[in-house]
Amino acid sequence: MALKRKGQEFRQHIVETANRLFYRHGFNQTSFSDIAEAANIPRGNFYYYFKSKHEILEAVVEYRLAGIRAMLAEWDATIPEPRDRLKRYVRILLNEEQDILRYGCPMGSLSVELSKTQLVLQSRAREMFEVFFDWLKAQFLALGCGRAARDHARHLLAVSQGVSLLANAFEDSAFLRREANQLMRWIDDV
Amino acid sequence: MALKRKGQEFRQHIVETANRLFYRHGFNQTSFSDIAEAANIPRGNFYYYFKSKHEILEAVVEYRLAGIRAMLAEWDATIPEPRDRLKRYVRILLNEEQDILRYGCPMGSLSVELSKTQLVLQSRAREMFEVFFDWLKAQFLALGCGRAARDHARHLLAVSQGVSLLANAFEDSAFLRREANQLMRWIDDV
DNA sequence: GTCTATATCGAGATAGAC
DNA sequence: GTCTATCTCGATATAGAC
Repeated sequence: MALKRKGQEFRQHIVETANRLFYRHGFNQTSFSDIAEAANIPRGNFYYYFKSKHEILEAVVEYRLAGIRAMLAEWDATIPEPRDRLKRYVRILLNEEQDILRYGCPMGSLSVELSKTQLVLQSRAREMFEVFFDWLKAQFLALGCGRAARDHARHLLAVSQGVSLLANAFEDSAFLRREANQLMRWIDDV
Repeated sequence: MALKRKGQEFRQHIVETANRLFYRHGFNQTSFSDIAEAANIPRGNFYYYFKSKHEILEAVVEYRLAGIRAMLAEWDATIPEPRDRLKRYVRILLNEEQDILRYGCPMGSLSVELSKTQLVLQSRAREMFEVFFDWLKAQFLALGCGRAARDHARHLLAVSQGVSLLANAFEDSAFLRREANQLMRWIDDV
C-alpha cells in the first residue's frame, strides 16, 4: 500500500512535469529526455507508467480537465452571481498575463497543434473547451439569455482565445488588459 | 539565363509545396522527406536552394507576406469604401471556410507554433499580422475613428483569430458564419 | 518498481559523382 | 544545377538486470 502510493505520486510527478513542458514547448517538441531531465527521472522509467507518449498526453489532458472542473466548481460555490462568475472567467486573462504573453493559452495552443497532426488526441483536447463552454452557457442561461446563451458562450470563448493569441504574437500586455476590460463591459450589457 | 529562370521556378515550387505542408501539418511536423515527396524532388536537392530548414521557413514567410500585400493592394485598387474593405477582410473567414475548419488560420497557427520553440522565426511570422494590422488601422482611420483606429484594428484581428481557432477546434461551420456576420454588423456600427 | 543499456527509426545535413 | 549515398544525431521504444 505504501509502495502503491509512492508509485501514484511518481506518476503524478511525471504528468505535472509533462504538462508544464507541453505548454511551454509544445507536445511534439517535448521529448522523453526533456521530461526525464526536468523531472529528475531516468528515461526508461516512463514506460512503467505510460506505454507511449500518446498516453502521457492523454494523462495530461485528464489532469487539466480535472483542474478546470475543480476551478469551476469552486467558482460555483463561492461566487453567487452569474455575471460575477463570467467576469471571473475573463479575469483569467489578467491573472495569467505573463504566461499568456509568453506561451499563449494552454488550451488554445494545444488544440491548434493537435488539429494538424493528431486529430484523435485533438478531440480529447476539445473536451477542455467543452467544459468551459457548458459552464459559460449555464451562466448566460441563468442571466435569462435563453436561446442566445449558447451563442454568447461560444463568442466569449472565441474572443478570449483570439485575445490570448494576439497578445502572445505581439507580446502586448496593454492590449490584453484593454480587451479584458472590454469583455467585462460586454458582460455588464448582456 | 534560361537555366537561371528554371532554377528560380524550381525554388518557387519548393516554397509553394512547403507552404502548403507547413499549413496542414505544422512546421515542426513537416520533414524534408515530406516536402521532397510532395514536390517530386530528391531530398538532397533542397540544399542547393536552402542551407537549412530554417531558411525554407523564412522563404515561406516571405512568400506569404508577398501574397498578403498583393491581396491588400488589389482590394485598395478595387474597393473604394473603407467599410467595404473591412468587410472584405471578414469575408476571408467565409471564403476559406473549409481550410479554416480543418487546419485553422495559416497565420495564427504558425504564430502559435513558433512562439513555443522558435522565437526568432516567430518574429518573422508576426510581420504577417502587422501587415494586416496596418492596413486595417488605415481603414478605420479613413472612417474617422481617430485614436480608436488602432484598438479597432487589433480587436478585429483578435476576434477573427479567435473565431478561426474555435471553428477549427469544434469543426463548427455554423458558428464561423454566425460570427462572421456579427463582425459585418459591428463594422456597420463603427 | 526502478534503472541501464540498447534497438530501431527517421530527422536534418553533407560529400561528392555526374 | 541535379541527384545518390551517407553521416550524425536524437527521437520513441524495448529488453532485461537489479
